[in-house]
Order: sequence, then structure tokens, then C-alpha cells
Amino acid sequence: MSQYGIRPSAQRVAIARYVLATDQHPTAEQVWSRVRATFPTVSRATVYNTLQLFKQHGLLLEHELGGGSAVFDPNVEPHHHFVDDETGEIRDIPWSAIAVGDVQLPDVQVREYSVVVRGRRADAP
Amino acid sequence: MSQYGIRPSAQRVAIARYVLATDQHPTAEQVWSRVRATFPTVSRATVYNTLQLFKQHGLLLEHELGGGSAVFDPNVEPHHHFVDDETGEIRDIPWSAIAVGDVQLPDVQVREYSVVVRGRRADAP
DNA sequence: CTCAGATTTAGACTTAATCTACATCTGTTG
DNA sequence: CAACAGATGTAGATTAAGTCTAAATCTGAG
Ligand SMILES: [Mn+2]
Ligand SMILES: [Mn+2]
Ligand SMILES: [Zn+2]
Ligand SMILES: [Zn+2]
Repeated sequence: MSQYGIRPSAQRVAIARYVLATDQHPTAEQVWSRVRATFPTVSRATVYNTLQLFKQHGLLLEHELGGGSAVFDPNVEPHHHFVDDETGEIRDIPWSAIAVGDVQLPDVQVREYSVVVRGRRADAP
Repeated sequence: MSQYGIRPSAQRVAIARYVLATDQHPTAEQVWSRVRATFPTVSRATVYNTLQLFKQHGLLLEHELGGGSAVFDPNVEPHHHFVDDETGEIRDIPWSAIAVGDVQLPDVQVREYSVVVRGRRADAP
């Protein structure tokens, strides 16, 4: 973590151990709840501040995909997302799984793009 | 509007006149603010309820694309979106402007998908 | 015209997120 | 080590989007 210019306080390490290792897409409140299980005194403000710090240093992405709260994503490589209509659960889709042609728009400098897919898990066949 | 099974009250007509005709992607608060200019007594609850009603009847889409609040979109045909990093402004991208290959995911019934592009307006050349 | 159901309203409430002011920690310097 | 300044963390207040409630008002079928 210090390799990224972030001083590794105990709180930051506890937050990192959860949020940088998950394959889910937790909200800030979910991160706070999880981290309090092992670090009961950590404050809400520290969790929100640390998530923004990690984001600014490129360790996390923040997405708004519906459900009313932002989610955090330690997978910082380009990829797409599937959002379950019923549960709101978010799953990663590998970049290679969807072919997207050139994204060039007039008068726009594109920073990033991705596909958001919505639907439901299919019933057993 | 009655063709969609919605009783056209004065409030609903005032809301529809703005939100079904705009080419922007206003938030509920922006809709409320705009509608109050011509209908000063309309309540916040009526605006939120009416937007959800229009959405349920297929007159509007609701998107969460960042910025902390949902936006409403009278363009209910499939299309993509560009989000300006600096201003948060949202612009439509025609469906035909981006080629997206097959979107098929294991165990998923896809309801809809689209591309979200982020970046900034290019400076004059 | 009546009145039951539909619609609207003001304001209370909930929740995500941010802010503030103060406390604590930590690394550096003498 | 001791002092201290800057960095970090904390509790609780605050903001803002959105929802809910209970009461008022409207409307059209009979
Ligand atoms: Mn929503
Ligand atoms: Mn919010
Ligand atoms: Zn992801
Ligand atoms: Zn649109």
C-alpha cells in the first residue's frame, strides 16, 4: 500500500484487506459493516475517506449502477458489468466476452467505456 | 397520455409537457423545479410519483449514471450514453453509432444492455 | 348531485454521503 | 528521548435524494 503513496494505518489496512480482495461490489456502508467486524472502532468517516483515497490512487473504481448507492470495485482492469434485476447483485463480465466496435464520438475525448447488461439469472433448463 | 391508461390530471400534464419532451436527462429535483415554474403548487411527492408512474407505463426510463441522483429519459428506444466527466451532462448516443457483438452470458436472461462512455468534450482543434 | 376511489399535498421520515471540530497518532527533529 | 507539526481518525451534525404518511381535494360513475 505504501508503494502507492498511502500511509498504511491500521484502519486503512483493515479496510484494504476486505475491499481490495473481494470479488463483489460492496457499497460504502457494506464495507463499513464488514470492517467493523474485525475493527469495531473504525468510523464511518474513515471508511468513506479511505475508499475515496484508494480510488484516487487507482486501487479502486467507484460505480453507480442503480440501487441508490455507489459501489466499489477492486477490479481496475477494463471489464463490463451485469446487474441482476431482482437482487441488484453485480457481476463482472470479462472484457473479451463482449465485442465492442470503435467508440468514437464527435467532439469527445473518450476516457473509458463499458457495457452494462441488465436481466435476471435464468431458471434451471 | 390516457392512451397509456394514465388519467391526465393537470399536474401530470404539466410534468409530461416538460419531461416527455426534453432531450436532456433531468433529475427528479430538476423536473420539480422546472414544472413549478408553470405550476407553482405542484408538490415534490407528485413529481416523484408521476415520474415512477410514467416509467411503469413505458413513457420514461430511469438511469443512474453517477452524480448521486437518478435521471429520467423520455427516449425509450435502445441507445447508449455519454457522460461528461467535468459537468456530469449526459448525451444520447444513437444505437447504430457503436457496434456491440452478441451479449450472451451463461445462466443469464438479458433484458437490456447499453454502452456507457465517459470522457470530456474535446477542445477546439 | 353524491360519494367512493383516485389524486395531490405538506411535512415527517429514512438513508447515503459529506462536513466539522476536535482528538489521536506518527514520523521527524533537536 | 521529548517536543511538535502534520497526518489521520472520530463522533456527531448536516445535507440532499428519495420515500412515506395522513389528511385534503378532486373527479366521474351512478
Ligand atoms: Mn432509483
Ligand atoms: Mn444521496
Ligand atoms: Zn467490476
Ligand atoms: Zn438517453
